[in-house]
Amino acid sequence: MIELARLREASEEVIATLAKKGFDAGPLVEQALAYDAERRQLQKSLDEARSQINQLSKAIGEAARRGATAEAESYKAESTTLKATIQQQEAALRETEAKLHELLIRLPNPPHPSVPGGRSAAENVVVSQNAYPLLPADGRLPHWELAEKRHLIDFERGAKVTGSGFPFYTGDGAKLQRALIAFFLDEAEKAGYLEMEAPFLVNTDTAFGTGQLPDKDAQMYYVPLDELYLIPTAEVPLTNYFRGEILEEAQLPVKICGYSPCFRREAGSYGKDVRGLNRLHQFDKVEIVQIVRPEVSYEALEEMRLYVESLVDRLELARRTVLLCGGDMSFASAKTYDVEVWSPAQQRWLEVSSVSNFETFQSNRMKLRYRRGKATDLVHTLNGSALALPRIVAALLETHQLPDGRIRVPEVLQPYLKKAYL
RNA sequence: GGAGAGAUGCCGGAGUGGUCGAACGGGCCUGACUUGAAAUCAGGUAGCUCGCUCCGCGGGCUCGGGGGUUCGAAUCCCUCUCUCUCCGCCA
Repeated sequence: MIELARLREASEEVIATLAKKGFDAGPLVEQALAYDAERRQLQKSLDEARSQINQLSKAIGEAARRGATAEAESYKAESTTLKATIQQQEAALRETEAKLHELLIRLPNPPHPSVPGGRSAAENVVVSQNAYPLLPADGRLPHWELAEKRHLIDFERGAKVTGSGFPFYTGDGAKLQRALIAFFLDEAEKAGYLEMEAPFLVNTDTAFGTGQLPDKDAQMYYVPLDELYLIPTAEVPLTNYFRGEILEEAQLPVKICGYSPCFRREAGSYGKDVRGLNRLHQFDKVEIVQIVRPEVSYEALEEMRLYVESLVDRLELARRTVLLCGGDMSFASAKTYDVEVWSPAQQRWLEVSSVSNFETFQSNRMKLRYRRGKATDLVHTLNGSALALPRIVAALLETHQLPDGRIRVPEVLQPYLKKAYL
């Protein structure tokens, strides 16, 4: 959610910047500023009326002590009249504030100046790529066939037990999941992130705080009886950890990480996109989150990007990183890198991580601030997948399969799996 | 799930209808004293918001959240959330 002050002081700039996301903010901004002006006027006259009533109340108390009953009664009458006005103004103010809020939450986060223009993924910019070759398909089995054949994943029974997109991982398949999670968490800890295990269900305030609500509610599983959402990513509970708090400057940067299953309804997905592990309703992921001072958030973004890249590289997978263009970015992000791995059998790139700086978009929703001298200021929040498992597994199986059908385990995972081949 | 108790500022803890944004203690900050420190003394120490003659001043709101009663609520009523104790259930 954009800061009101920024909107007031630089509305033209905000509109121009949002055009990069393909969003026409003009009418919305104009309307918001009008409500803001109205709100302030209402606030002012309401405050004045309240001030009067406060003074009257004091006078009543004082008169009553003196025994000046008639005087007190006349004040009371005055106060009662005033109160009716106040109630009217309060209602008007509430209404205006609600309308303003409605508009503000519909405004996407303006992208950072370094974000390229563009309408779709085709216009994303490749910023780095590692040296591993983009293997040809040749005789390689796609991961869904290989995984069934080697009894690593059981898609069919998952579909029976729950539904499509909820696979069982069996035997070494399950162990591979555990190995990857442990590897990712261990590395994150070495990189300075505090490990947390977060709740996997969250309330509506939390879902609003990181921007899942209101616009992405169809993406989340919901438990109506308890009004809780299954998390689509650990970003949600982790970033909300300090929601509503004022942090001391010395506490920053906050660096936390956590493993969680991720639940996504993925309504409307179909075809080759959802084949095998390409898109699931439940998957495992390790997430990293940083909460930092605004001045250093873009340094933090680069640090996180490099860290995520190093993880993929050590799994010996062909990898590239793209900087998302304005049109391909999410509503909440100011700048996003996607890290992708090469799927030889599918002959295409699979996104395994998204690393984003949200600047104050989330912190303003969450009212997460830090003390800067005498004042307080909103922090910047960032997060990144480090990493999401299914597509890593897909690339791993397809990349490291041997002609004899076995799958070579990348060196860094061998200590976890205690074997060199699956 | 049932019964009861509670939620106050950075922390502890008073306050049961008026001058309470909140006694008192602790912590922290500033100043004085001191060669320095300790001790002592004095002062200060929340957030949000509106306005102005805007390194300051004034107004409003906030005593877990929301609503109500009242001229006036931290104090009374309703409701929600959370914590604690006992019972039940369970990993």
